[in-house]
Amino acid sequence: MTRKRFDDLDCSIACALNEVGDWWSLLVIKQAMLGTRRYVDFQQSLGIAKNILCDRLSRLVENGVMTRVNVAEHGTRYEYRLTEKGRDLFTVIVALRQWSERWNGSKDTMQLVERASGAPVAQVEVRSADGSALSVREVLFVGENGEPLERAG
Amino acid sequence: MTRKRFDDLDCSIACALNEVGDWWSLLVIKQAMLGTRRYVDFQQSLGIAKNILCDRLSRLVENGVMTRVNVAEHGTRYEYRLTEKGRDLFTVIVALRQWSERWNGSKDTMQLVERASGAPVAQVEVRSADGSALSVREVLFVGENGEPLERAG
DNA sequence: CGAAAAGGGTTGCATTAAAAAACCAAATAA
DNA sequence: TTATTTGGTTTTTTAATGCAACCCTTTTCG
Repeated sequence: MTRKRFDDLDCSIACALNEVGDWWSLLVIKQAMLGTRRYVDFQQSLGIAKNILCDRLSRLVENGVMTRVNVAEHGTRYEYRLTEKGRDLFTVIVALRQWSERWNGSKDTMQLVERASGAPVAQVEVRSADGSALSVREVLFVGENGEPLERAG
Repeated sequence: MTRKRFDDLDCSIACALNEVGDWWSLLVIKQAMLGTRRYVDFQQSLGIAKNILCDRLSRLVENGVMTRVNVAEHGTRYEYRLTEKGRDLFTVIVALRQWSERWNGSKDTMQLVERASGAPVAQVEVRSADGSALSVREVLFVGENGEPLERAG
């Protein structure tokens, strides 16, 4: 049966998963952040089936995460580039990568460093308004009127 | 054919997606962060099919993201709780939620606030070692020896 | 006490999506 | 000109999803 869509769950997470929550989309986006732009390069670096890659790229373009640009002088030669919305997934990608490294060890030899200084980037954290790090136990989900909804953690 | 496993892509993102990258797992985890612990409550709040929920919970337990605890005096009454590894996905969940809200608007009325102060939490950001925010254009992926691999962005 | 409901699943079946490979057309390269 | 690259689409097989029905054990209610 049709894969359940999450639109009806009025939840931002569900909404995000509709756009980038399937098995390949985040890997395509990560690869794009590494500088990959052409169809064949995505295909070869990820080992993804061509039809799936087509489908994912189309869907990412539809959702405004990537754009398809014709970069040929007289003909068709496409590049897929991240939009601002796509580049803004950087935080999610890094958070996921760091989580995986913390709990499963480093699976790849690549390291993420600041371009200017060469120093490794810091661990991504949820912070309070004044900058202190917050765990899930230190936050609360509240409704519009500020009343606590459920206990987190 | 068998869904491609990402283990062979020696990539931390791929590894993370193997554990929590399918359609339902992250929603189950988010719901657990809201305080849900019992099977039926997951089922009803998410509207997930029971067999799929069984499968996801088992897999999350296998991967050490959740634990199944028998909380009955004389019989069986289970609770599914996040482990430390699961709670550590908080950063990922919040980053994804904030991304979705920035680009698609707020889909739910819930707000995430600091428990102690009641103030909304800050936007999650990737930061350099000295604390300044970094975009994808300001970082570099380097190999073990520090040589630049590919251009990010 | 007995009946009914709730909790935590498992099983079967229809539908759909994924993977692989073959095929295709336009544009380059040799 | 012929071969190859690029960016796809089509076809076929296999796995996953969703739904409903069923099951067994505990609680709860009359």
